Amino acid sequence: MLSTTEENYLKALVHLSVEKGIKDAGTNELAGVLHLKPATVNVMLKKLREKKYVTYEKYGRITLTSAGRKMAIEIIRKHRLWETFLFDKLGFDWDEVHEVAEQLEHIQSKKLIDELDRFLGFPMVDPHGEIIPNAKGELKSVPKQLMSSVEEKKSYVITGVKNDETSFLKYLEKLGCRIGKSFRVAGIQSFDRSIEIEMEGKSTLITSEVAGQVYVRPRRVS
Amino acid sequence: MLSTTEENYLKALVHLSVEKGIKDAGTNELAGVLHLKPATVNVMLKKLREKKYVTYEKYGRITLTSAGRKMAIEIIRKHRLWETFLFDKLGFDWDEVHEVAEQLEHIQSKKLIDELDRFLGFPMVDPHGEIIPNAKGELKSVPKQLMSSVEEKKSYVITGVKNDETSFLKYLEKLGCRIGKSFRVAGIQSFDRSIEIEMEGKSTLITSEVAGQVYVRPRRVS
DNA sequence: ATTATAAGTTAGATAAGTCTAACATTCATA
DNA sequence: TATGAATGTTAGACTTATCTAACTTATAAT
Repeated sequence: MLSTTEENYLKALVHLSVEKGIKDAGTNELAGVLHLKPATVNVMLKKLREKKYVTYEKYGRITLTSAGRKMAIEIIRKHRLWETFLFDKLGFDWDEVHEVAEQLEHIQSKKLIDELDRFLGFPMVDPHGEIIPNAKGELKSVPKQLMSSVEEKKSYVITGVKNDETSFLKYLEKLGCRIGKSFRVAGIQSFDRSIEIEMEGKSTLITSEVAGQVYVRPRRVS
Repeated sequence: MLSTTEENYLKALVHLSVEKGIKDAGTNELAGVLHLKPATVNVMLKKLREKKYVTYEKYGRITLTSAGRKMAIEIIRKHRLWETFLFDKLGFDWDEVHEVAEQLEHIQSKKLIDELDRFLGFPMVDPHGEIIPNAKGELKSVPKQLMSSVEEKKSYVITGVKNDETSFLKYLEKLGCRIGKSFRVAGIQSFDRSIEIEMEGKSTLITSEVAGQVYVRPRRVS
């Protein structure tokens, strides 16, 4: 059984790798996301290595082992199921769920989480649009949807791009469109199929050419 | 904000006082219910006294202050609401809820517990028949019911006695009837209104005279 | 009233997880 | 390729909560 602290380290490693797009991490990076000092992380890393949850060598990079990854995904599953519970059943706002789920994710009970999953109707995505791993730790892929097929007034999360030419990505960056960003469809122009989206309070126009190159998934809102 | 450990000490003090019927406790008693050593408890007691949650003097008895009692009741409220959630919504068995609720009761979020209360329909008793304190920390009294008015096949908890003569209490003790004990009504004889109850696997006959002196409340069962 | 036993206390040790300060290594680039 | 900045490591200290072993006080029974 892992301590809450150990669980947080493993989870942070997955989040780092997802955000950075690489599978390994450094002591300073990890310390940064955990809001701890590098010296502290260094000590814990030796412990996690001892327990076979990470591999790393002195002055080297940190990588999760498959056991470590499995544990981390289990914690992420719990986090996202609790977020869904808070949002769907208890009427929490989208931005309030994370903090409480950070605590709930460490409750130890297999039955609890499996029954919660069932109670919620085996949801595939959490209120932020993030995919919820299933009980086997698989990230079932949610059907791919292009931004060009969104509906007015609904909310989505950007999940990927079809085209990864630098110039295109730079343009997306300029528009503020990054993986993980959420937006709401304010309107769609019928004559050119351009889409007006609201993202972080700003309104942006997306042409149909761009929308056809960006993947999204629905996000639940209150 | 109290640590999980501190919360457990306060909660244990309330439970001890309820079970013993007295308001104070000793170091050894407290160590016993917490499964810790007296020396450990002694150290923590100084800390809780410092924080004004208990009063006690060297070699004296331990008493909760009103602040300490308030905190403890809040934790008990959380524990019982979570038990109700697990039982009513997630299909846990009566005997499975306690262990998980021990973990859930330490989650810190006022909104969480108030919304949970609402989601559950402001229940008055938990699956064990224990009264759930309300958000103000009041123990609303559940309507008194005599054992003589129970219904067949239903389950109840013994909550008190109308008569507290020693001889009567000794007799109850012999029957295994103590406050907090749960039983199921196996059958009621119509000609003498005697009640056959099942308690801890054993079947016992209760006369209508005895049943008229014992208070009970309904317990929920699966 | 004395004394054995039960209850309570103290001191010092241990483990987990954190910190600071000092030191070591790696890497980018001038 | 030498070197300064960024990154990583170590040692030692601190806090919380626990323990054991030794000691002190209270209590109950002869």
